[in-house]
Amino acid sequence: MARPREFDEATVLDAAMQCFWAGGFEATSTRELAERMRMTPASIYNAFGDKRALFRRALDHYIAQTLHKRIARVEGCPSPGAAITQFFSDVVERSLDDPQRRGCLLVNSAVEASHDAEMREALAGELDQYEAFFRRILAAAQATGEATTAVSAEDGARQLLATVLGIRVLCRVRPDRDLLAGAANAALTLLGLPSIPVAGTPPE
Amino acid sequence: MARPREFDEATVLDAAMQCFWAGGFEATSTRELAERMRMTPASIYNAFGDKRALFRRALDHYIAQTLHKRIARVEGCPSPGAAITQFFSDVVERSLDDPQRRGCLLVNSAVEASHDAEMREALAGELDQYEAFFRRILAAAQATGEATTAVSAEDGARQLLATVLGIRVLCRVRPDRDLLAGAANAALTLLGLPSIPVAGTPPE
DNA sequence: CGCGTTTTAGAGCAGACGATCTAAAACGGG
DNA sequence: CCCGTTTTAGATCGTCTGCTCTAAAACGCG
Repeated sequence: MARPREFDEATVLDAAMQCFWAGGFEATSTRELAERMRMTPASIYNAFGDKRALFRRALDHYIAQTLHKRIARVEGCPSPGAAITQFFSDVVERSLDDPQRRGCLLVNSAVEASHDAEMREALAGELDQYEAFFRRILAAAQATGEATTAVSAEDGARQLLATVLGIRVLCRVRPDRDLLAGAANAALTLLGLPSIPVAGTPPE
Repeated sequence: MARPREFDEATVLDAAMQCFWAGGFEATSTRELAERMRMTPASIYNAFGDKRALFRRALDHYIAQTLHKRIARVEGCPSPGAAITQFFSDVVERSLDDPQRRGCLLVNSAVEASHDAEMREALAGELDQYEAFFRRILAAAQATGEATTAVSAEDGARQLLATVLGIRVLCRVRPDRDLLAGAANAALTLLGLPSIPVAGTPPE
């Protein structure tokens, strides 16, 4: 009944995500976004509202695309302990593979955009999901005897969460395998779980 | 031989640090800085060069003022193990005490300013010092039998570093004592070190 | 084929940005 | 007591910011 849109939403959201991921919210201009999304400013504002709303959509896109898929991927591991190890291996490889050292958009946003109450709640909710994932899978690993019960699944999960976030901070300034894998492996070893490879090329 | 400066450098650097700490580099304008530093733009540019150089000076000020002093403070603890625990207790209290949830300027800068090569090297050097501190004190705690030797002092230190950074990310969006102290305590417990208090008011 | 509706394109809005300019002001040395 | 030097103050530079405006374009419906 009206003129149809010329853009694919997932495609332009992906482009916007790339911009925000590489540059952060403040440092990314609407002109940069327009160019990378291959849309005019008017179309962007018509479709998404304003820059902040676009950012939220791009962040949601990132979370669904990157985080949720990574969690889903390791759920299929043979044992819960192996899943935790695989998760960290994934994070370390991802951190080292990116020549731009963009880290994790969720972490970057948590640091940059936490003054925005609405954004902060969305980020907190996502971190909650992360924590719940670790808690569930760590409890399972404790039940099978893979993981130590020296700490509760609750605190162990919080520790794993902090470690992932810390690795994602470190990789932005010191993308060094020994450093990132060492941090992950100390946590894994102390929990009684298998380590991720350190020397030579990544597994795969 | 010339007109003397009307400002005290430490004072205005402190004001600049507060601005950047609360808002980040990009989101802090030179007008904001001028107002908080009680200087005119011309004086700021005459004294510090440009906004970026001022930021570096403010970051150095933060590191000397906050980080180095915190490390120095715990060096006087009765045992190396107690020093590690005290350090984490300090970080958690600091994180929860700030109603603005500004986190750590070093972490914030690592995430926001890592695209600037010169800044990145400065940040990496500072993180190195952090890691070295943890390595040294953890090795000492292992030597006294306080800490486990299940992981090397190198990897254990990397793990502690990642945990601190992770806590500093978490406190920006979820300043919750159970979460932050839980993450710290799991790491401490698994290393064989004393925990930090969780329930009720802080020790002190 | 108009008609109503939505999306395009591209110019352009007011304001904020980082940075600088011109002078006046405030010193110490000769 | 003027001179050389540095720091002040305040206006202002050109540019970029997020965002919006006016039209033209592209559809489905009657």
